[in-house]
Amino acid sequence: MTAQAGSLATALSRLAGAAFAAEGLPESFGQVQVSDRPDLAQFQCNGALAAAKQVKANPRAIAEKIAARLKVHPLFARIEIAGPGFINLDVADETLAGRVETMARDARLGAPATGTGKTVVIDFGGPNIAKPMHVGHLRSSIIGDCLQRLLRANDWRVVSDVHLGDWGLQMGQLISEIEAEGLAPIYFDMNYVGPYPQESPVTMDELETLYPRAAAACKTDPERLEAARRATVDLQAGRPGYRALWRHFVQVSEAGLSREFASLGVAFDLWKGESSVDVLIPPMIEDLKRRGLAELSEGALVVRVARDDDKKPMPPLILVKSEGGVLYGTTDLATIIERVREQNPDLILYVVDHRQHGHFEQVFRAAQLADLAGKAALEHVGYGTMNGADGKPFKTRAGGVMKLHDLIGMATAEAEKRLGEQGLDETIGAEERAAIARKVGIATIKFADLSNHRTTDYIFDLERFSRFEGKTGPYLQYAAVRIRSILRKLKPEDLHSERAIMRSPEERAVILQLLALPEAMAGTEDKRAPNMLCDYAFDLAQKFSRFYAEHHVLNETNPALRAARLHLCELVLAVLTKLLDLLGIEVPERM
RNA sequence: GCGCCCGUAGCUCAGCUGGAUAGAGUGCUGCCCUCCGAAGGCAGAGGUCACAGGUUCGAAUCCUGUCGGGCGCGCCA
Repeated sequence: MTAQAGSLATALSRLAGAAFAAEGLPESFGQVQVSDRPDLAQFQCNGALAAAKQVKANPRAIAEKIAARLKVHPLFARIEIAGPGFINLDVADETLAGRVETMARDARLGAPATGTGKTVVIDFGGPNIAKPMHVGHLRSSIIGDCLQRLLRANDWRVVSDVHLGDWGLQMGQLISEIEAEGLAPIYFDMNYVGPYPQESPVTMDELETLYPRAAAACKTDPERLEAARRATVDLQAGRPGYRALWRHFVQVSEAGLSREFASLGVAFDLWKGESSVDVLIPPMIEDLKRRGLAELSEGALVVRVARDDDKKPMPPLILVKSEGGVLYGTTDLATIIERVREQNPDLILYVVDHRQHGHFEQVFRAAQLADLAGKAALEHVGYGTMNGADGKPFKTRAGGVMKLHDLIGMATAEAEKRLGEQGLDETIGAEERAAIARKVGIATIKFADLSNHRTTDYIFDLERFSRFEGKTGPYLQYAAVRIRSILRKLKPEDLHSERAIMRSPEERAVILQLLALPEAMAGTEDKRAPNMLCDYAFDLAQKFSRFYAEHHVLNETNPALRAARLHLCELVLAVLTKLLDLLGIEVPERM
């Protein structure tokens, strides 16, 4: 992991690196990290072991030399060699206090500036028009949203795009279903020249029932599938009645979807979709043909992306199906062209289910062959499947698809119940209670999702996730609310800040954890792994709780100590709130 | 068949650019509210890191193989 300028571990790494260099060894051996044995030291450097291997020397002897060079620096309180050659480091309290002060004064709380001057486009591989948002859409929304928040905090220019599925076969399926059911004949009348009605012939609810019927019909009836394919081609070719109908689908769906996303607290810069690049597709195809990159194969126009050293079969990317329709690989490719043109990104992230890995491999290869991505690195940020308690794809008790809306409702109801049991202040009005329950319910869902590693499949167990004990979103909210409660009670004479005072291991542990924030943020970005941020936040909350259980803040009689502890509370609250914000979780005033 | 991912405490999962006693939550046992919110804190029990080899001073981590599971592999997204 590349540590960031300004962080304590980086500063220590630089010093140690210089010491290695002075011994004629590579600076990189000087990497210092938070100790994995906090009982022995605050920080450790294992470079002497690696260096010894490289130059075939005694690791302990190298460690001694490095330690001797570091000892002259007043920043360290203690340097010891342990075991075969670990260099254990403790930093002077004065240094820690100074670092914490710098952090407290920084509006960005010391967030690493990994993205300064750089642009990233985040593609959420969005939901399909006409299908209700179900729990399967949770991960993309939640993980993608966390990444966009984190990257912004790390000073990237972020452009997020929901990227709706609004241009494929499912559109043709809907159109032909409407035709088959005779719901809106005017859109199918070839003699009609418009204008078409302003009002959508179908509501969102109707679309949601139409689509399953359409999909089922296509599955059992080859003629219906053929009709859907034809309708797709005609839509893409611009048939006016189909376009008009399609615009209605998009409009009513977007209205529904934006409500769903809003209730999750997820926002996008762009509400584009596969259809947005419609006009770019013909010239792109012409260009690829001209350059000999696109060719006919089994009736379809394809880009061959296989390589000689492939260990597995790599099918070509299909640009145009034999009957003339385009696929999402085509729109994905054209979308790269559009994004390069409009945003000039350094990086494009696709936050999409990892089962689509093969698809993105094809698209990325095609983009590389055709040199479409400019300076942008293309990266599929895949995530695992969310299953039900039985380990199979998530279903409601009745066996249907669990809608996101219903899920949020269930989590909120559970939160409401739990808040009541915990004796939430009776004087709080119904409206605020509902708002609190909603924040807690959302926190339950998001933290459960984000604290699992992105790539692993996990079991969505509402019963387990709805509990408030332990490593959960509500625990973190609770920790923050508790600090707020303390700060609400302080008196005016308490308000002045002091330098951090470290009288106890608990206070020192909190401060060391605070100072590790830049590493946590940089590491989470580097691995695109929100679970690292969850772990860090939980550690911080837990260390604070330990401190809080051990020491009084408001009742501390020594004014300097009281002020220092209040100051620590303020900073922990600020960092915790920031972390929860990065996870997309709001902290209620009370709970 | 080929390829990718995974197999860590009763359960759910971290850790995987090799490093000190393998961590957390939950569950179980016990303790802590006449003082800031106990949704909390402290302590304890609980693991041959699937199995077998190999590389290394050192392997949960790297390599090979076996077994078990998930996923993907041309006209859906």
